[in-house]
Amino acid sequence: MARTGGEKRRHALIEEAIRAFGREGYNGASLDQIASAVGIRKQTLLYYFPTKDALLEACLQAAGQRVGEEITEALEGRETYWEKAEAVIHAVFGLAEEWPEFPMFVREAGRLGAEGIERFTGAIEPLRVRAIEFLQAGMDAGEIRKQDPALLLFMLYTAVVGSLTEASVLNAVVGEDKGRASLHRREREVVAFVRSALVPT
Amino acid sequence: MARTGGEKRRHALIEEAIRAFGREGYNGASLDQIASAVGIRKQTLLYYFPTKDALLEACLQAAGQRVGEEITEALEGRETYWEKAEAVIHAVFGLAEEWPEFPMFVREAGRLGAEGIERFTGAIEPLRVRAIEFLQAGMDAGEIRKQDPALLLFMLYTAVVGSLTEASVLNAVVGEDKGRASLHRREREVVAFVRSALVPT
DNA sequence: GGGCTTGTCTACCGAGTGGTAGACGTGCAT
DNA sequence: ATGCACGTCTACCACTCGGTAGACAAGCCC
Repeated sequence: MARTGGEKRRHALIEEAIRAFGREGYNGASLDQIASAVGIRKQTLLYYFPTKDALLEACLQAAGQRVGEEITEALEGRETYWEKAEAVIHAVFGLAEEWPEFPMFVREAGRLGAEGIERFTGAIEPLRVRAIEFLQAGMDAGEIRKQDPALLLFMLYTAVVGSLTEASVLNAVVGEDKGRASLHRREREVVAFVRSALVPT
Repeated sequence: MARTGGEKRRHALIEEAIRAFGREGYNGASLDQIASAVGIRKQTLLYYFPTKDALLEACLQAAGQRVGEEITEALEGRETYWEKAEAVIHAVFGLAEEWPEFPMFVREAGRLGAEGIERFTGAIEPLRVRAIEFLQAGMDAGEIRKQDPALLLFMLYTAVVGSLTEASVLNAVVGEDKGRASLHRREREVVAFVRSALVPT
């Protein structure tokens, strides 16, 4: 009916698809569901993305780009090692607050195998390199405990993503979880946790 | 054809279902697939578990029981704070080594919402209480950095489960991952990470 | 030997999935 | 005015899924 034009539709579909994939998982989400949430029929969605897999790839790329921008922006003007680390964590938590399905989508991307996550990390590759150099420099300067920087980066990733995605576990363990206040408490906890993991002995 | 008897079949089905749910996710795994992997037809599976959901619940309970036994056994005879913590991590990593889909299944359980994970943690409840008391005692004794013990337990959970389930991410970040040697290296890294997170300032 | 429970099967169904074929209308370029 | 690419739709297909109905066979109890 109304021709909303191409690029806007595309963006809306990707955003909704990330929500759906994050909430229901790749297999659990259906094209019908995603399309009608945007107000169009499934066949129109398939006009933009010829297959479900193509839609997923577009989502992965968009997600990578988004998180890349967010982190890059957060890093601007930060000087000390600790300011930088904290800024990144804060940026990711902020993204999760405004877009709760986002971390779940990233985790789902990891579940789908190497091809999937590589599409995502590909858009972040420069950041990854930068992060590893950052950690290595910190170790050389004696500001960070000496260890394998890549594995440390991985541990930091799991700590942040885990504390964002395992909310139901948190609920079962802590007994209370809902709401923004809890998210902020978790952020403080992650920050403290990471800080003490980075500090040299 | 051959009547293999009840309880053994049941166990085999649960074990295979945990594998399938862990690998493909709840939605992605099909009853047909699970049944024929055990050598029977789907309808026979439905004789043991009337619905897919019933099968899932049985898996959750079994998984909880298994991990509970594993940890309880690992804790026997451990005395110091650090021995205990390390023993638990080692036990979980050992379980993951012999049964790679197990951590993935636990994570999937968390994704399915509160009802799911509670079925699982229900079987571990005593251990949870024990762990929190343990952490609290450690803090009181000045052996562990002071903080909210429940949140700390949650952080430990995400660190361990994350480092076991996000293998594809690790691969993308580190560049190499396969094999038993890598799992052991990751275990050492988690142990070091946790240790430094626990140490009081 | 005859019923009864237990286990396994074949056959089938309704719903939902990802994807194809193609009609139709609107606006821009010529 | 006409042609054509773009966007959206209806109709449909092949397939898979979870689940039902019911036949059937083997062991057990009496």
